[in-house]
Amino acid sequence: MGVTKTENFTEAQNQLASLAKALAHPARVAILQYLLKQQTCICGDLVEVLPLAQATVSQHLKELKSVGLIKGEIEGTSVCYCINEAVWEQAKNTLLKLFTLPINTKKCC
Amino acid sequence: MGVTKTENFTEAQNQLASLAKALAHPARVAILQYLLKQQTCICGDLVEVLPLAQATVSQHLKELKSVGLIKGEIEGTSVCYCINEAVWEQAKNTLLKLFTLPINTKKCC
DNA sequence: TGTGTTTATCGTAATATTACGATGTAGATT
DNA sequence: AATCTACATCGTAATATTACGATAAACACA
Repeated sequence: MGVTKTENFTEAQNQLASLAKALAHPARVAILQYLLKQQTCICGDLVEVLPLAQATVSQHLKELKSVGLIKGEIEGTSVCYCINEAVWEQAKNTLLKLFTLPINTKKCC
Repeated sequence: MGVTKTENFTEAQNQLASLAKALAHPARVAILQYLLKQQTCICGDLVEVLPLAQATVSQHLKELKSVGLIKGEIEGTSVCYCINEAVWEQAKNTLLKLFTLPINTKKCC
């Protein structure tokens, strides 16, 4: 079916999954890394940096924007994209919460 | 096209993306949380815990296994799945590395 | 006003993912 | 051996993702 049964999982599980989904493409990882590194951040740069067409980059930006990890402000003709620091911190904590859960020692393996 | 141009991104970017992809479904998040919490870990439990058919659960387990986050050992008739702690730690560090990158203060937004 | 520049959106093709019933397989049990 | 149990795999349908050319929209500038 290709449709995730979100309604049968917890809010937290769905949230973590959609955050992970946003990171689940190398282009989006690259975009985030670039935005973290750069001081100015204009979309045009990204099209030059990434091995993808302009339309595709725009699509990836849209996805990152929809989960809130980045925000874009119109700056004359171009758009200034940057990390949304609040959401970024929140995302970090969400992931950390999963990875710092205690691992019970298993009886079997 | 639906096919990711992995060859144009760095090894690290692709690795992070495929790790994230493994986490990008609430069922897989739920599986990991369950495995972290449980001391014994038999697949049959998961089918009862998750709101999904056995075939679907098996499919999700396969994906988690393929990125190495979990490992399964045959234990008589059933299979003992558990977190692969080494890979788990590595995954944690991979993600942390992204999220602890310094955020440059932006000139624009 | 007309023309370029920059980014978003549309349309669409190729491929991937999600889900499940049916079936296969392997060890356990009678 | 026949059967049960537990899990994997196959086949398939529905839907989502990825990518890009074409086009639209918004602003800048001559």
